[in-house]
Amino acid sequence: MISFSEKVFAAMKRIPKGKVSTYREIAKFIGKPNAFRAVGNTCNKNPNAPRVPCHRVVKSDGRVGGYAFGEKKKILLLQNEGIKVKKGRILNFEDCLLKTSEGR
DNA sequence: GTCGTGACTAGCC
DNA sequence: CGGCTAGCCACGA
Repeated sequence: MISFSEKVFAAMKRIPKGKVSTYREIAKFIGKPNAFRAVGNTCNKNPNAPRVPCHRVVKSDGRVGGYAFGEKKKILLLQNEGIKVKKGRILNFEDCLLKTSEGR
C-alpha cells in the first residue's frame, strides 16, 4: 500500500538531472492536480531528503520556492545541475521544466 | 472526529 | 508589477 507521499517521491525521482518540475505538475501526475499543497507539505517533512531530488521541484511561478535545508542551498544545487537561477528565480524556467504528465 | 499547519496556486486591488 | 486573501490536500496531535 503506497501512501500519497510515496507517489510524490516517485514522481520527483522521475525528474532527470538538469531538469525541474513544479508542485502542480507532480500533483497532477499523482492524480490530484489540486494537491500541490500536500505535495510540498510531504516533501517538507521529507523522510528521504537525499533519496529524492526534491530540490528539482519549484513553484509554478518559476521560483525555486522553498527547501527544507534552505532555499539558498536549493538554488546552489539547481545551479550545480546546470540550471540557471537568479535571486531564487529560474532563468530558463520553461527550458528546464519537465512535465510529469507529458513524459509519455 | 476536529483543528491547525505547510517547500503552493490563482485571483483581486 | 507588487502585495494580500481565499481555496485546496494530506498529515499530526
